[in-house]
Amino acid sequence: MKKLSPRQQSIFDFIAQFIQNHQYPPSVRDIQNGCNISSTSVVDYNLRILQREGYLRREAEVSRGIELLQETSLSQNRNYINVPVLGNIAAGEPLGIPPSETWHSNSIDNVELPPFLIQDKKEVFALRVKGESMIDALVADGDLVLMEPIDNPNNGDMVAAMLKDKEEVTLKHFYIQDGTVTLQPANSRMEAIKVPAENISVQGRVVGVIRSI
Amino acid sequence: MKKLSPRQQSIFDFIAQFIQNHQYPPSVRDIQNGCNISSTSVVDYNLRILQREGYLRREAEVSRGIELLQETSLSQNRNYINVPVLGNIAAGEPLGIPPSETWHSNSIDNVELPPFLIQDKKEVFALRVKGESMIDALVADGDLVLMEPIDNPNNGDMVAAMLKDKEEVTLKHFYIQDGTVTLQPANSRMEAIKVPAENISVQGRVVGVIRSI
DNA sequence: TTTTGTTCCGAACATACGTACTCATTTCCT
DNA sequence: AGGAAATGAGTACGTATGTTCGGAACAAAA
Repeated sequence: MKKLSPRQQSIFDFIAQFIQNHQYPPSVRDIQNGCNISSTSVVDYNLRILQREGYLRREAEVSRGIELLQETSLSQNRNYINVPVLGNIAAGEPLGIPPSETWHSNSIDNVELPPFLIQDKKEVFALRVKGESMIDALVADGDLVLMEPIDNPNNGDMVAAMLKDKEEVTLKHFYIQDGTVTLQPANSRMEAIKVPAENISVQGRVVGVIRSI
Repeated sequence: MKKLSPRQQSIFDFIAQFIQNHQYPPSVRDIQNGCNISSTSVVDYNLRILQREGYLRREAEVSRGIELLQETSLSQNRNYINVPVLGNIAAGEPLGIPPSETWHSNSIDNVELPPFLIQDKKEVFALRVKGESMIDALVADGDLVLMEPIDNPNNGDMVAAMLKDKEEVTLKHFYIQDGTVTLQPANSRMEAIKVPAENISVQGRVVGVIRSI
């Protein structure tokens, strides 16, 4: 199959986009506007080429009678990642994260997420935030926090840290120096907490936040 | 959702069948022939009912602008929604959202998102937050804000509002009473702003926030 | 019965949309 | 360079297709 010109690629991509957004294919004039093409005849011309090259099929005389053939851009991209929602996170409650082997068996809840949120991180899980206690971390009630299990966080990482004495979990930026850990809220107007390293345990590293209103 | 008449059921089934066979929805006359209906107006009449009852959505004046809702949510469940990232949002910069017809022109960026973030909202787009100015809304630098175009926000909605005199865009909870708009930060420790309704223009409603660290 | 509401019919209308045709502009090849 | 081929632009035409409208057929009330 021949290489497509930029314009043809643009048209093909636009059609795939359009079908995803609406449930029906675009008209010639939709494509014209969407791809900033000056004339419908140019669209028709390139559509014929796309058809000849096997990228799509067209039903003659039928409005929007376009059928994409190779669904490379659509169905192939289904490598979405299933992330378990292991429970809630709130101040005053220890996390109690079960071992990763049991994650998908006693499946509480799952969310499927696009890869760009996970990247190459392994064993990402999610927690539902309860209450306003994470507000310093710019995390609201009901948010979904994506976390990656980690034992040795790097300086600057946002972590879920539990203060051992208070049994309190917070989301803060983590800095360690000379055995003293500084927990810095994401909202810099708030004050940081300094505690000895042995007084906190890091439960994981925050890799994302999802808020759905 | 009400029970469908035999004719309506027949029409609905035919549409699903048709989309299965071709990749595009049927025209009114396709349905007329496929269901042995004597007039296009009867098809239109029943399509309106199907739309009112929530079985499908129609785009006015658009050929084959039919979108099935029921089966769609099941079979399309694996299908992720492509949301265009239309630009940046920052205090001091008006949004300048282009018309939806031009969204998917080759230019911009896109993110694929799972359906639960979009729900049934239409024309959702995303903006990349630049700077710390949205911190009151629990939105950090680099966050992706999902927005839905809206003209009349409801009280309590989080909206992107532009203060006309200051040319400043903020994300705040919107409350209107007696022509006075109160913009309430999500972080309740911050102070609210009260302005006359005519001094602000609402650019859209925030439906989600995505933070990827 | 009359009334009222729903469904259906047939035709006509307005336009959304595919296609064709002519002429420019660019790209390619020798 | 020069001519051919490919690509693009602009316009016009025909029809595919959504929409409207007056009225008939039918059933359920009143």
